[in-house]
Amino acid sequence: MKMKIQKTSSQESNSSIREGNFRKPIIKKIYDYLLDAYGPQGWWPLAELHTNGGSNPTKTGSVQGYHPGDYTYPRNSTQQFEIICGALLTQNTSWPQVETALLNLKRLKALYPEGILELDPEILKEAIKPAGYYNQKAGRLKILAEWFSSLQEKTPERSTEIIQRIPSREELLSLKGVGPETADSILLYAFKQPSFVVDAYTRRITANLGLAGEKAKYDEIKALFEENLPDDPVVYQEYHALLVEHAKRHYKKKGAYGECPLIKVVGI
DNA sequence: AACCAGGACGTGA
DNA sequence: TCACGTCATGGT
Repeated sequence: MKMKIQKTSSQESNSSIREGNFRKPIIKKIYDYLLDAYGPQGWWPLAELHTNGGSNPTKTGSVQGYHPGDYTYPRNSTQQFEIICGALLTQNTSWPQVETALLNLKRLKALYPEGILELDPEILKEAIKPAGYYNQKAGRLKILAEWFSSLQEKTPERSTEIIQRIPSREELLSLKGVGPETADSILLYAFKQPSFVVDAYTRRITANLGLAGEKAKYDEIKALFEENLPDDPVVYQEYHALLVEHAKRHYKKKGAYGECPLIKVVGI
């Protein structure tokens, strides 16, 4: 395995940052703007936090389970596992569809590692069907369930105890179906590790603002944020969620990115 | 009625 | 390394 000297993001793509901004990095300015504009987003949503007694089985897109300003989740291993499942299911899929899939699993009382493993493959596929790619995702959910079980075995008290053993990013990436974004989502939201999540929205925004090239690699964009933020998982969690919210509002239509209010914040 | 969603993987240049 | 096809449902 050869090691390449890789350019830091500041050498690479921060030419748009003027000297006048050095006291407060542009990355931090953007965060402050977004937080002020939208407020805490309450990620990662947990289906478990749905309070209406399950009387709503067919309605899609209810989109509950957010907990804005409360960073005490996940509180047990079951919630950790739900986040991990959601991270996989949401790949290239909108959250309301994932929510439906998770609620289906919950209705089957199978939203925990052993439950997923013991589910008949066809039943599992049917349950997660609304989230798309159900053939692939069913198999990959079982892989995650088995992996998480092995992680859980090493935890003394079991069950409701939160998992203490933090997996490495490489360990996560070695699981089939877990790529860079999913691995970082799991680290950040299921294990509260300061690993910044880069998604398609993040790419669009940084590219549009001239903070990163169109063809910037995942790890470059990740480093751009991590090098300019406090090493705080809460900030990482909030920032990623805010970028998603912002993109949903201003980066929906291609070519209309010029109206993004962040352009004034960045000052380009 | 195309196009996109909180991507990842396998393949062949 | 990198571009491209594949996987699939549901909302706009």
